[in-house]
Amino acid sequence: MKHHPILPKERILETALHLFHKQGYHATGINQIISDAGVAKASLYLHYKSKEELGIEYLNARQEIWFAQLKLFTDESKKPKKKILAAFDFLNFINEKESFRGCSFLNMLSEIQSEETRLLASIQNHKTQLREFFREILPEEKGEHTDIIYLLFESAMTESQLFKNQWPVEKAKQAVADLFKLKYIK
Amino acid sequence: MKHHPILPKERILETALHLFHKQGYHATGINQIISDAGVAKASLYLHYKSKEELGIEYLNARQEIWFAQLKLFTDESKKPKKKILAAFDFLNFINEKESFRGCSFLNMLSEIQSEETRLLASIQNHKTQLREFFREILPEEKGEHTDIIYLLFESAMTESQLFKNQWPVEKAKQAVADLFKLKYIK
DNA sequence: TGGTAAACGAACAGACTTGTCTATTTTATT
DNA sequence: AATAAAATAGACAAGTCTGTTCGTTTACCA
Repeated sequence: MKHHPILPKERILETALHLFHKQGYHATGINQIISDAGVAKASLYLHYKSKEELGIEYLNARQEIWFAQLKLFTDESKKPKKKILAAFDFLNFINEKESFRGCSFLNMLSEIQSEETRLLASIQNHKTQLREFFREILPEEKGEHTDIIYLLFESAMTESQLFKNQWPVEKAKQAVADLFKLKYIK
Repeated sequence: MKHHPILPKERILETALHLFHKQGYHATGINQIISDAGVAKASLYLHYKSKEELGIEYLNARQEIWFAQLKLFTDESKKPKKKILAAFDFLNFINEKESFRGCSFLNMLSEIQSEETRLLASIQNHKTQLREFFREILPEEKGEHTDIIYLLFESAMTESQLFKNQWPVEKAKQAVADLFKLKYIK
């Protein structure tokens, strides 16, 4: 295409990123995606063989974008404690930016059936990486209680989506800070 | 009805409780509900004016059933600490029983649009009650850190659904037990 | 036993779903 | 300038969705 700065395949993915996250996977139809992307239906099925395939590409793309943004926050500091607290600031930021729509992956998880193993695998993969992200920040031999950070981080995301409010992020962040002071996390 | 032990209205709700929870709200159609319930479509719309209305009744019913089961576990003990740890045993139990399908309310949350305010209100109401349930177990003047229990409880539910495994429940329970020992919670 | 209400099966409306196909135009490359 | 690939619009298939409206049958109660 000459007159469009972005290729159809990329426009489709951009639109899917926006609509799947905002409206949900089931609530978003192929027809809305192609009309919003300004693309022919045949073009969508040329690049993605099914809606599920597009769903998987959506999760893969989201994984990249989400982690890149998280790292913009955590890379500001060198100390483990500061890095981890910065992760909660990121949640604060993304809640504002995306109007408390919560986690793309957990939202997808609620919608899929047990047969859709490829989607589940993408979701599990993302969360495993997040869990390891926290684990790697802390000194190896002292990481026995790092999963509590992961668990508090996850509920901060879900509960702020639920209450459309930042208080769960603030509470979780404060709790993690307290656990550092108590040396439960080191 | 004479030959059916349960009334149509109740059969519809029973079926909705099962299918909405197992498959999700959008993935479950009215037609499957009426055929599984063995009820005419006209009967469904006689008792419930829309699918959304049935969805609200589903959440209301789930609220009753879920809390009743939770209390079966927590009422076994009198001490606050034991009561709270028993709540995590309940999670363990319901995960087995329902094959890691997670929280009905959070699953619904992921599916609804921001316009569906009645459904959102039902979900918020349930979670507010759960939050207060934990708060009321602990002595009034010492409840400053009880929300960490709520947050860990919530992520235990979500993460065990995600990984189809009980480890998040065990980790969260252990963390809460540790926080009691550290007197972060009293 | 007659009347009222509930439940029934089944058709129907109208809009929506994913996905396929065709015939045509545009774009990029050689 | 010619050729091959990409993208287009739009019709179409076959099925699903929610919700309404029939006329009929069943059940309960006075």
